[in-house]
This record gives sequence, structure tokens and C-alpha cells, in this order.
Amino acid sequence: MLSQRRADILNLVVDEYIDTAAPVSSRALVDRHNLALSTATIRNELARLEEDGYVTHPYTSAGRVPSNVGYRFYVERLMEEEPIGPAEQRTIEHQFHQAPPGYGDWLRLAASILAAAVGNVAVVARPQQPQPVLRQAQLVELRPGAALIVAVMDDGSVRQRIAAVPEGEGQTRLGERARLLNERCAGCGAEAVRALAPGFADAHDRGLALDVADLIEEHAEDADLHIAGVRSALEQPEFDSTERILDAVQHLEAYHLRGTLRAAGGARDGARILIGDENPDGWLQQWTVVISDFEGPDGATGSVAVLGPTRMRYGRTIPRVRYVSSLMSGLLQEAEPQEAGG
Amino acid sequence: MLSQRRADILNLVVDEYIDTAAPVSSRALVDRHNLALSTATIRNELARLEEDGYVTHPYTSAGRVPSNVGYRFYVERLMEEEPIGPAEQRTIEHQFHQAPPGYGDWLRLAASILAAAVGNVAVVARPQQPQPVLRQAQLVELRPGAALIVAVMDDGSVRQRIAAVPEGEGQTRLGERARLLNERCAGCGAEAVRALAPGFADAHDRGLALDVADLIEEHAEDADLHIAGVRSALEQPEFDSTERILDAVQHLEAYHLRGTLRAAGGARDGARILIGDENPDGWLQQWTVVISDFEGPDGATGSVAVLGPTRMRYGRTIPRVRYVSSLMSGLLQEAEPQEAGG
DNA sequence: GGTTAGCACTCTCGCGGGGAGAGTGCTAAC
DNA sequence: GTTAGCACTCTCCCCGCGAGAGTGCTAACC
Repeated sequence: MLSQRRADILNLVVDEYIDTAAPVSSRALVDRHNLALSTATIRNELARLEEDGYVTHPYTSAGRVPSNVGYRFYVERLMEEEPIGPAEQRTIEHQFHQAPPGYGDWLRLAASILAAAVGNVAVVARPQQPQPVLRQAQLVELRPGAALIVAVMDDGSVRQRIAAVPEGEGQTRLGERARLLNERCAGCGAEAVRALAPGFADAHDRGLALDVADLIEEHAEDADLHIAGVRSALEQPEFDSTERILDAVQHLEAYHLRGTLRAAGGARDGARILIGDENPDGWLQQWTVVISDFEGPDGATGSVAVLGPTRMRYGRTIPRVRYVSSLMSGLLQEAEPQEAGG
Repeated sequence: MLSQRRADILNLVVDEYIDTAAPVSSRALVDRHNLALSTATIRNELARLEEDGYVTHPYTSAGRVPSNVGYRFYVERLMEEEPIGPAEQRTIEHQFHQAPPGYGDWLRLAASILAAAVGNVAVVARPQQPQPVLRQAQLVELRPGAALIVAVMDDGSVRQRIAAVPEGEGQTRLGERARLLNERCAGCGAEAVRALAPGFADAHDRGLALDVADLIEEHAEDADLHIAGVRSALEQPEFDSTERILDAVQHLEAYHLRGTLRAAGGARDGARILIGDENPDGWLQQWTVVISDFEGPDGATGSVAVLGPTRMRYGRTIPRVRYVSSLMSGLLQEAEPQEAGG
């Protein structure tokens, strides 16, 4: 366990490093916080903190940099959360209410508001049910012999697939097939639909039912994941080399992130926090991820997350992730949706 | 008009520069192509080409670099297209047939195949009808007082919006509302639905109809736009500074690109080509965009495009954009869709 | 008149040196 | 336990310099 004084010093080191992105020297600590100790004493304490693994040295005679262990301790014990002031809150809600009311717009907006608030990458994933159920399927004729199946789930997610249909059929016949399909399969999960499939008299209907079953259990499209703030994150000094930027760009593509959002991690008041190598993904070793889930209709869960360098303004980020998450939750569950503000 | 010899030299300069990314010297031209002329003669010709605006000098004593005018001339008169060999064609088709048959997957796949084939950013936009028509709308209960409208268009595109509904209603009542809406509005365009709205007896149904009308004329989501190959494009030497990379990253976000794809430009056999400042967008001044549209069902048009530095392998890119575009078109219109390749 | 050799001139790029500055670790004294 | 002092280390930036690549120009050549 750290002595009070050493914990205080660690706190200052982390704060300072988060602020300046430069290794923190004993001199800087004493001067900038008017410590009643000499730099030599601080140096001794820093050496102890280093022995215990809370800070490191980039090279022999530079200042100290927090380690992942140091950040973790900081997040759990030292950090002060930066509250969301009334002005900031008003700004955010204002932005929300000015948006066009499309559903995708809300999600995108949440991501970009959050990204702007924390200066890092923000990701918002649409609520999805773990075991979705078919609400209704449509058949859209593409050309003779092929149609697009559009399947809407009970959580509002939509999945599409091209399927073979008999060549001579027009849209009206396809409409009948869709009606039959819906009559029997609406409200069913993937296995149920698959079990119902053999019951269709027509071979093509059987095929369609199996396709629908596939669609139900298919992972939702990455399209339902909204990312914002990549640029501001990459402007931070940790991304000084082009390779690092390119690696980040590559990994921040939508379909890599779904899995990331599901990762568990040290929680703090409902926000899961993964620092550096606590992340399961290799490429995130230098990143911190802060995730908060929110509730959609019928037990569907969505996620709000921020990704940034481990040197992140935790005190600012964590409450804002939580707040945007609760806004989304409220939007979908409690409060009035369409009331235009002022 | 350029003399034959000067045109030949320009051709060599552009080829060479595309290949090496370094200013082309008279020496390099003579040596690498066994020209029966001295470097001095070439220098004279290069000076003339520079006078006429086809090439430039980065600084006094470096080699020559093609200007946009030079590239344009090259694309229209000089370039040789690099045909798609049978092996490459087989690879591409193989990749296509191995894909999961989801509709979004096809589009994404097309983008990533194209990106890999040309080493630049590839974008594929889902076919959309200019004047879409409602096929069917659904109401998904989010919570008491609010529902999600899910509207499917006749081209298979889907748009969603949150709407207010009377508080006491369950999903069954919402289903009835949806049925009424579909009975009257299916097959209608935005104005038609808007005209029908006052005909609904119930005020909420009127509101829903108006929402649906909005949805029909709303721009489709950026979600329907698939991007690939950002990393390989940014690995090229023109992106040496972090600022350039960041600018590119920022602008390559999905919702900036729809407009870009609609831009017209010098065409070559069905591919529209915009070189450098021919692009309407300011940020694309250093980029070339090659676009080819393809036909979806019922007159919907999608687009396939490649974006890269003006120093782009035009001879390779153009036929491949055209080819992938025709594959998409075929997938949606002519050939067999599901045949798995042996 | 077109072509070419020769040469002076220019600009970039990479390398090494050197000095300033910032910080540490250690020792010895308080 | 704290502190002053000092030697030591490592980075960073600037500068200069030489090598190399390429051009433009002039004058001769076919």
C-alpha cells in the first residue's frame, strides 16, 4: 500500500503528465504545486514509486511517466471527476434537440458530441437484443430470379440478403411469399424459424425461411456503429509517427470495434475501463477504452465508449461517457422524445 | 498540340513518376528506355513541355513532375490500360463467391477487393433510387409514448426515425396503425404520402404519415456507403506529414463522400475521372477520383469509386473500377447470384 | 536547324559535431 | 527523514559541410 504522501505525489505526477504529455520532473512538481519539500525528497519518493511499478523512466535522466499500474491506481483511488457543469449540460442537450430526428442521426450525434466533449474517439453502438426475433420480412425484386430479403427485427435492426427466387415471378407473387413467411415466422427467433422451414409446402419458401433464419442470427451490420473524433484523437502527441497513425486508422474501422465494446474491464460506477494491456486486443496496448452500456427497448443493450491514449483525461472522460450513455438510455426509455427545447 | 516526340516523352515522364514518386530526370528517361537521344535534347523537350504546362519543377534543379494538365493529357491520349488478366479475374470472382451472402457484405466486399486491386481508397455506394417509393413501414415500440418507424423503400433501402405515439398503446395497436399506413401509403413517393396524410382520421396516424413522408425523401444513411483501403492509400509517399494524413482521415469519413461521388468529370469509357483541381471539393485538390456508376433494381444507381493521390496508376485503376462496377451491376441485374464457384 | 558535349551553378540530403539544457542518482551533511 | 551539491547522462537543436543529382546555358557539331 502506498503512503499518503506517495499517493499524493503519484496523483500529481499523473495529473501533470496527462496535462503536458511530457515526462514529469521533480522540479516541475515542487514548483507548480508549491510543495513544502525539496526536489531531492521528491526524487526519493519517485524512485520508490518506480520500484513499486507505478511510474517509469523513458530513459535514464528524464522525468517520470505513469505506468498502466499507476493509471489504474489513479483511476480507482486518486482521480477527481470533473463534473459536467450546467452550461456544458445545456450545450449537449441543445445539440441533441436540434438534430434531425432520424434514429441513425441520434446515434451519430451522440458519438460526435461525446468525441467533442472529451477530445478522443467516441463510439456509439446501436442497441441490439442478444436473441433477436423476427418482426417482419420483405422481398424486394432485384431482377428475374433474385430478390433482396429485408428482415426487420423486434429491436428495429435490419438485415439484408440476396436470395434466389423462381424466375418467372413478379413482385406480387413475391409479396405473397413474404406474407406467408410473416404469417408463420413473425415473432420467432432463429432456431424457431429454422424449425418451421420444413413446414413450407414450396421449396423456395423453405429456402427463404432458412435464409431468414440465417439473417436473424447474423451479427448486425457494422453500419450500426458510429464513430467520431478520430482526427482529434490522432492529433495528440502520442501519434507522432506516421506508422502509429496508420495503425490506429486501420484498427478504428467499424467492424473491428464491435468485439472491443463487449470486453469487460475494471468498472467505476457503471463505466468499464480498460487501460493499456488490460485490453484484450493487441493493438490497444497503448490505448484506454471507457465503455458504458445503455438500455434500449426490450432488454436490448447499446454501448457508448471513448477510446484514447492511456494518457487520457480520465476525470473528464468517465463522467461524460456515463452521461451520454444515460442520455441515450433516456431517449429510448424514459423521457419525452420529440420535445424541442426552447 | 504536342509533337509526337514530345507526347512520347510526356508519356514516359508520367509513367516514370507514377512508378517512382520521384521527380524524373533527363538521365533517367534516356537510360531506362534506351532513348536514341542525348540527355541534353531531352532537357530541351522537357523545358518545352514545362512552358506548355504539362510538367513542373519542384525546385530549380530537380527532375520534372507531371502537372494536372499533364495527367489529364496522359489519361486521355497516352496511357495504356492494364488489362485484368484471367488469374486476377478469377481471384476477384473467387473472393466474391466466398463471401457471406448478406447484401451489405457484397458492397463491403466490393470495396475491399477494389481497394486491394488498386492500392488506394475504394468506395462503394449502395444503389438508390432518385425518387424512392415506400414499400412498407413498421412500428417498433420503444417505450410508452414512443416508437421507432422503420420504413423500407422499394430499392431495399431502410430509414428509421423515432416518433411520438399515444402513451397507452401496446405493440398490437401499433401494428394496426402500421397496417393502415401501409394500406394507404405503400407504393407512394414522399409528396403522395404527404398528400394522403390529412385523410387519416386519427391525429397520430396523420403525424406518422408525415414522418414517413419525411423519411422517404430523407437522404439515405451514410451507412450505405462502404470504404476500404484507407491505410494503403495513406502509406503512399505523398502522405509524409502527419497533417496530410489527418486531413485525409478527416475527410474520408462516410458522410462527406456521398456528394463527391455525384460529381461529374471527364469520362473515359463510362468511368468519370476528376484529377486534382478538377474536383469540386477543396480538400481533393491533391487527389484523383475515378467513379463508375452501376445499375441496381428499378433504375436505382449505385457507384463504385477509387480515390488516391493524383500520382495514381491510372492504367491499372480505371479498368478495375469499371470491372468491379460491372460485377456489381451483374450481381444485381443479370447473372446468377448464388452459384458457388467450384 | 536540330543535336550534343561540357561546364558552371543550384538545391537537397545525410552525417557528424558540439553545446545548451534538463534531470537524475548519489553522497554527505544537517 | 530531509536537503544541498555535484557529477553524470541523455536529448534536442543547430550548424556546417561535402557528396550527389540535375538543370540551364553556351558553343560546337552534323
